[in-house]
Amino acid sequence: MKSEPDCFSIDDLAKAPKKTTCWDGVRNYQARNFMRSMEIGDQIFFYHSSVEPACLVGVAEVVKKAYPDHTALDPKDDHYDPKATPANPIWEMVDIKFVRKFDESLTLVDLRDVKGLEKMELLRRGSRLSVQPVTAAEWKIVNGLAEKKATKR
DNA sequence: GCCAACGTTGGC
DNA sequence: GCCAACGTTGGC
Repeated sequence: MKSEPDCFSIDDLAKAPKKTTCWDGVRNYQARNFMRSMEIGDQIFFYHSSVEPACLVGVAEVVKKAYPDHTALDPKDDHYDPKATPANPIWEMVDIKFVRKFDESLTLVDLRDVKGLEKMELLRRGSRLSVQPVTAAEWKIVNGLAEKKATKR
């Protein structure tokens, strides 16, 4: 899951009440559908976008399954969608909880050219999805890299 | 700040 | 239902 750290960083998540937040504001159907498919206990990588360097910074987990995103119904909210109604909220969100922060963030450069990550959505040219799938194999490789980079420091 | 790559919108 | 125009994302 991507977030601009200026807006909401992994440190914000770690400091949040119960280290938990609702992932509101997603206004892309594909991203929403991925959230709908999430189960409690599913782990996610937390990604900082639009910063130099863009990087994976840690891990969180799903603590609440997809439910309506109320910010879509609020005309005063930045993410207001006039098409959303209480009967058909259209947009949904999940709650995620902080699990850990990597000792060393993994930049896109770190991940590029790693064997087994060739098809990772995050590394795809023009990848803009804010919620995107990670395969079990990719998950394992990335976690391994995070440990390796931390010990190498 | 540039610009490629998207998703969305709306005229037809 | 096509597709051009437009707005946005996000790496660089």
